[in-house]
Amino acid sequence: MLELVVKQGVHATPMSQLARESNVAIGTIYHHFKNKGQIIEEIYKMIFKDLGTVVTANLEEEGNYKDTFKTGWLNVYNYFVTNPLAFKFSEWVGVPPIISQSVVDETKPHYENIKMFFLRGIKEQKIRNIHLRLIMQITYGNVISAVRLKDKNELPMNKKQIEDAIESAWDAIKYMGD
Amino acid sequence: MLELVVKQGVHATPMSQLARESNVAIGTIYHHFKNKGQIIEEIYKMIFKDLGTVVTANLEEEGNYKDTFKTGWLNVYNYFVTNPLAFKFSEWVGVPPIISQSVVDETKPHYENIKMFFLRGIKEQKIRNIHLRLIMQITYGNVISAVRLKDKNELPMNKKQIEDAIESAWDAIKYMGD
Amino acid sequence: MLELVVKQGVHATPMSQLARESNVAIGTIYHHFKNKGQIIEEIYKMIFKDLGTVVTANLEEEGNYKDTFKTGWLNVYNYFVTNPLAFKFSEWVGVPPIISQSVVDETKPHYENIKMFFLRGIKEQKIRNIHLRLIMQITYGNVISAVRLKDKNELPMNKKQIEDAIESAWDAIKYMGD
Amino acid sequence: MLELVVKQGVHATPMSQLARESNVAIGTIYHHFKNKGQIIEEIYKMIFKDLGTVVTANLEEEGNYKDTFKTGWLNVYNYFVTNPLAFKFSEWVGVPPIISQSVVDETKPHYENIKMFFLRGIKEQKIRNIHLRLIMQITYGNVISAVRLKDKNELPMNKKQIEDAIESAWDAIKYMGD
DNA sequence: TATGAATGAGCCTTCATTCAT
DNA sequence: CATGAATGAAGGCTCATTCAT
Repeated sequence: MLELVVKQGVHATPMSQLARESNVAIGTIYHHFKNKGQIIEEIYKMIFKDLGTVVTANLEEEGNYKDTFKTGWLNVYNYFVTNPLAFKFSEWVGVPPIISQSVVDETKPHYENIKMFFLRGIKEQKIRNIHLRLIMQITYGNVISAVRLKDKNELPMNKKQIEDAIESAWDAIKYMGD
Repeated sequence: MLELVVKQGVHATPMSQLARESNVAIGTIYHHFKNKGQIIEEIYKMIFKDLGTVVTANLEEEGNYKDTFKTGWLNVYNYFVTNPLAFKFSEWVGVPPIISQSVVDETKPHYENIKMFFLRGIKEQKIRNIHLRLIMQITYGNVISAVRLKDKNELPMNKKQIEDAIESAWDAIKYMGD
Repeated sequence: MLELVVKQGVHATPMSQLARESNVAIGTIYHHFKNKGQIIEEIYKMIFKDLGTVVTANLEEEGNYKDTFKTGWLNVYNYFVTNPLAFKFSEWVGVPPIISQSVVDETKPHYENIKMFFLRGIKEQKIRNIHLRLIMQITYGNVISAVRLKDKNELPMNKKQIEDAIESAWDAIKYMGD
Repeated sequence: MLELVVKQGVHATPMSQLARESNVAIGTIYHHFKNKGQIIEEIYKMIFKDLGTVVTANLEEEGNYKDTFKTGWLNVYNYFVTNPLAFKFSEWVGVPPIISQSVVDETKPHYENIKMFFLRGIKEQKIRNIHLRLIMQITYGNVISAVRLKDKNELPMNKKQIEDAIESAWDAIKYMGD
């Protein structure tokens, strides 16, 4: 059911349409979710749990630091590009207090190892010593910028452009020496 | 009136409340705007025209390229931080087909000289030779990342942190040599 | 509008029907009342304010005590018999916490002089010296019993029967001597 | 099952909650009752059959007429005071066409001997010669008045007050001589 | 006989928009 | 130009009832 919901998008979708497109009755939806807000929360948690898993899926922590970074970047990029609805949802949900802080917090555990990865990078002088929150937000923002260009068809995002975007993201945080 | 509207925020604000807070009657609003969509369009145009003006307000085109970049970055940052409602509005409006492409296009002229600035940077080998759209999106994204951290109170964004963010943004696009 | 509402009855009436029967749009109703509960409260207050006025309308406080009592009894009886919807409403509203205590309290001032009347009766040894609340509840209950018989067509409530009912109500509380 | 239902109250209780509180599945309820209306009817019949039994339970028809009356009055009073849910139910059900006349008629046999008791009272000039329906309604109303005061905690209904209420009820119908 | 997921009509309410004054 | 009462489509949600297991 959740899968279906994500595929259809919740956006400004009325429950009636949601029901119709999910081929279930409205009442059935309320059998599984307390209210519309909970559906959104559930999708939010699903997407950002997924994302957390996807990012670190095929990373070789032992390998070259920059290469690992690149792989992680691509993982997020590909996740959103191949799941445009998930992307739109994540963009949409970021706005007013649609999602309560407590729900956001619930997804945080899934990002622990990403945090660790960046902390290690700082310690090993692979990336610069600035506030972790800043590093993560900037990096995430960079991926999203690329996804957005692709999603809105403003750029084809071919191999070269993806490479450029990654290089930008890396240069934005890489350790610059003394 | 527009000013008022922006100050109050149109967010998910119903027209009735908009009228009440603006101290005008609902009917009066409909004398000035065709419908709610038009109000949003008008605000959109106002904000992004403002922004276009603000960015290049105090730039010395003749000075050091990087310094000019930094000033521009700060201009945008400060505009949004001092106008949180404008920031929230811009975040919100970026999502579904709220704003038609034609309205977006109307604001483009205000960004011509910014485009020129980056093109000059590429030509003069100050910044790297990647797609202009990518450069602009990444740079805008970097500012927004900083604003968001400040806006959500996730980081105090003191001088050091702002400096770090700018440095990141610059390194993300600066020319790296042969 | 209130008048209309009472005439139609609110009972289990959905707002949609209420609107249709009042010949106004649903939205219009919500222009005047905050919600359905408020409509009910308003009717409640109207009816019981009316009742308070009606009871003491044509009483000659100076006349014979029992006659005054009889007139008051008849006033209530006639009010409900000629306003069957008001009667049904008053019966219906007495059930679960439909009406909040605060609303009930708002109507109490209208019954001050009735209270005074009974207190005087006790002092002047016209009616027996039992708890005022008991006297009033029993007396009100007696009128309601008569109204109910009439309303449900279980009895024609002709002159004789009305006279009997009043006599009962009076004997139930009249002072019985030492 | 019925017992359970009464204990829980059907009031405005949705079937789902009813099922939960009765520790049975919704479907199970529909094996025992045709629909919600039937549950209410069944409870109605149960309560008013109970009441009919209770009233005459410990009456000594041979004893003093007034004492018998008092005992009956107390029987009803105690039944409702010790079964507040039954009381609330009886109040609630008295209103709109919740209960069909045919169901009401079904409970009438249980009140035959009460009717007989009053008829005997009239014949023996213990109580006044007014319409039986009036006598019964007034008397029932008087008990209910007392119960209501107790139920709503408006009066403690101590021994004295109960005695007063009974005396009132009796005086309301007792034969007053020629 | 027991279960409870599924159903959908219908309820209350919101809010963008109109129009007579 | 200004007003705000009136409008009604549409949304979120409840709950009595059904039916496959």
